[in-house]
Amino acid sequence: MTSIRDIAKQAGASVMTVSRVINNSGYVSAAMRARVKRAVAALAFTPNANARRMRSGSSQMVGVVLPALDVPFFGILAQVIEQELFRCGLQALICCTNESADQEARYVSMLLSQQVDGVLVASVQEDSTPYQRLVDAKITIVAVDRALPGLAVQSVASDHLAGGRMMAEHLLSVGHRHFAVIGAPQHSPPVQARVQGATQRLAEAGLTAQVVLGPTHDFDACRELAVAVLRQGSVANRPTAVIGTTDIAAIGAIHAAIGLGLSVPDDVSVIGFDDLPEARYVLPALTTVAQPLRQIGLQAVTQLVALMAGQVAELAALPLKLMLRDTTAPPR
Amino acid sequence: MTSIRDIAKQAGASVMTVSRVINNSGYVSAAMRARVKRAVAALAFTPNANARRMRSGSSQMVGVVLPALDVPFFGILAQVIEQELFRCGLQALICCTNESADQEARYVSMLLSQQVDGVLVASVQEDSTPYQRLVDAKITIVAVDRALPGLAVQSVASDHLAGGRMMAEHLLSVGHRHFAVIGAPQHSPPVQARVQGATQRLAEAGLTAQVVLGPTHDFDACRELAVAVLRQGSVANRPTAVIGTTDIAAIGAIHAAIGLGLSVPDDVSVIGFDDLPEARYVLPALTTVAQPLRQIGLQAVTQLVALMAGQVAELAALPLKLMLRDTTAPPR
DNA sequence: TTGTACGCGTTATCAG
DNA sequence: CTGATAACGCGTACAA
Repeated sequence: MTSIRDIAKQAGASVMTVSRVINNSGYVSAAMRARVKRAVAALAFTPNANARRMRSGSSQMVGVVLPALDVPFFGILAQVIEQELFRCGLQALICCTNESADQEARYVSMLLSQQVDGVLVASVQEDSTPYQRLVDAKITIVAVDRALPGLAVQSVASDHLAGGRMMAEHLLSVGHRHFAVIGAPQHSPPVQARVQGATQRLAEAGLTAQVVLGPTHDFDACRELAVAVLRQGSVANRPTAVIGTTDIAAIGAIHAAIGLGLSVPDDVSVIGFDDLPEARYVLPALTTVAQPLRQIGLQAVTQLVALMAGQVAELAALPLKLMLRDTTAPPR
Repeated sequence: MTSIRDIAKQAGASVMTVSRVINNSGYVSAAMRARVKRAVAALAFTPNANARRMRSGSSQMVGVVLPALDVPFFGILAQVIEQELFRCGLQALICCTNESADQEARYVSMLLSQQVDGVLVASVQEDSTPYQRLVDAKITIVAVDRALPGLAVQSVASDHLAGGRMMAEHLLSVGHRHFAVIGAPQHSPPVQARVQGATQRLAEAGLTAQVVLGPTHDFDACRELAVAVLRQGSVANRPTAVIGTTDIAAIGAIHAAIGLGLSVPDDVSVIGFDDLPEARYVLPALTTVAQPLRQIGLQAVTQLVALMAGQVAELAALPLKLMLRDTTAPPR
C-alpha cells in the first residue's frame, strides 16, 4: 500500500504538507501543491479510510439493518437509503437479519465493532433489546417503516393504522359486507397495525372480519391462507372482499380466488397495501394503498444525518394514497 | 470508547493478556481468562475493527458492486451474497451504481479507500476500465452474472447464450414460426447474449426474428416495446411468439398482448428468462428459463474467498431449466 | 505464563 | 507557508 509518506518522499515534502493538500486544509504554496498532486497521481495514492477513522474517531459509516433484500419492499428501501447515504458521503453497511433474532444480535455487535456513526433499522422483531446496546454506545438510531418498541428513538414510517382503515373504507364504500383479512408475517408490527386499522373501521360499520395471518410472507404461503378462507363454507358466508396486509398477500389472494374458479373482482374483491411494482404485474391489476416508500427512505436518511449533527429535521407528512385498479368492484 | 487498555486495568492484567483472551491465541491461565471475560462483559467492550485492520493489513471487507437493489434480480443476488459473506466473517460493502459509469468510478475509489480485501462485481457497463484500478491494487475480483470484458478476472455466471437458445428451442418445438425478441436494457451483455442465442437458434431453423431492445428495463418500457411490435401490420405477419430477454420484459409483453385484446397463449405465446418470483404473479403464469440465481451468488462468494486465500475453487456447473407454465402453446 | 514497546496511516497542534 | 511530534486502539516481537 502506498501511503502518505511515500507521497511525501516522492514530492520532497513532509507528510503534513501532503495531508494538507489532500484535505484542502491550511496553507500550501501553489508550487508545492502541484508537486504533491503530481506525486499522488503518479503513485495512484488513495487515502486509507481506516487510518483516517482511527485518527478522527468518526467512521462515516452507517449501519442499515433490514430483514431482507430479496423481497421487493426492502430492496427498494435499501436502494434509496444506500444512494442517499452515499450522496451524503456516508458508507452504508447493509445487514440482512433474515428475521432471525440471533443474526440481529450478531449484526449489532458487528456494527459496534465497526464504530458506525449511525444506524437505520427496519426490524420485524417484537423485541428491540439488541438495539439497546447501540443506544448505550451513544450511536444515533433512526427506525424506518416501524418504531423500535421500548426504545426512545426517532422513527420514520407510514401510518399503518390509517392504511388499514383506508383499505376497509374503500371496500365498504363499494358495498361489501363480508370481509377477510389475509396476510403475513403475523409478528410484524406494521402488518398488525394495518389489521387493527381495518378491523377497527369495520367495527365502526358494525362488521367483523375473519383475520388469518401466517408466519411467512411469501406468495405461496399467502395463497394457501387465502385458499383456506375462500374454499370454506357456503357461498353465503364466503367473504366477498379480501384485505391483503401487503401487495404480495393480496396477489396470493387473487391467485387463490381464480384457482378456485372465482372471478376477481366479480366474485371476490381484493385490495393490497404498499403499491409495489408487482401490484401491476397481476391481471387483473391490483387495487392497493400506496405508501411513499422512496420518500420514507429519504426522510430516514435526512433525519439520521440531522441527528448525527445534533439537530432534528422537520419532515413532511407521508401521505397514503388509494391506487384504484381492477380488483375491487361491488359485490354481486 | 472503552478500549483494550480499560479492560486490562479493570481485570488487573496486561493488554497483551486481554488480546490473547479475545483472540483465543496463546496461553492464558483459566483464572485470568475468566477475570478478563468478566471485565469485557462488565464494560461492554467491543474490539475496534478499525484498529484491528490497521494492524493486520486485512480489512475483512468485500465490495459488492451491483447496478441496483430495487429490481428483484439484483435484490436476490445481493441478499444471497451478503448472507454468505457474513457467514464467512466478511463484511459486505454494497454499492448501487444505478448503471452510471460516474458512480461506478466513485465507488471504486471508495472501495480502494476502504482497503477492501476483495470485490464482487455485476456491472452492466460496456466499459470495465474503472475496475482496472482494483486489479492494479492487487485486489481480488470475481465477476458475477457476467464477465468484465477486457479484464482477466474469474467470473461466475449462467450461460446466457445457451439460455437464449433454450427459449427459442422451446417455442420452436411448440410449432412457432413467427418470432419477436423484446427486452432491455440493450447495453447489458447478458441480455445481448440471450438475444444472440435466440437468433442463432432461430437461424438454424431458417427463421429470423424481429428484435426490439430498449434502454430501460422496467415494466412500462418493456410493455410499450411489445405493444409497438404486436400492434403493427397484418395478422399474418404479427409474431405468434415473443421471447422476453428477462421475466420483466416478458411480463410486459403479456400485458401488451392482453391490452391489445389478444389472448395469451392462444394468439401469442410468451417466454421469459430468470424465473423470478414475479413470473408466477402474472396470470397466466409465465413460462420461463430459470437460472440458479442463489447458487450463482453462493459460488461467487466461494470463489472469491478461495482466491483471497490463494486458491481456486472448483465450481459445479450452473444448470438452466425450462419452467413450463401457462404462456406458451402452439400457434393457432 | 505475563508484560513492554513499537508501529500501522492519518491528522491536530504547535513550533519554526 | 512548512515540518516535527504525538495520538487514535490494537497486535506482535521480544524481554522477563
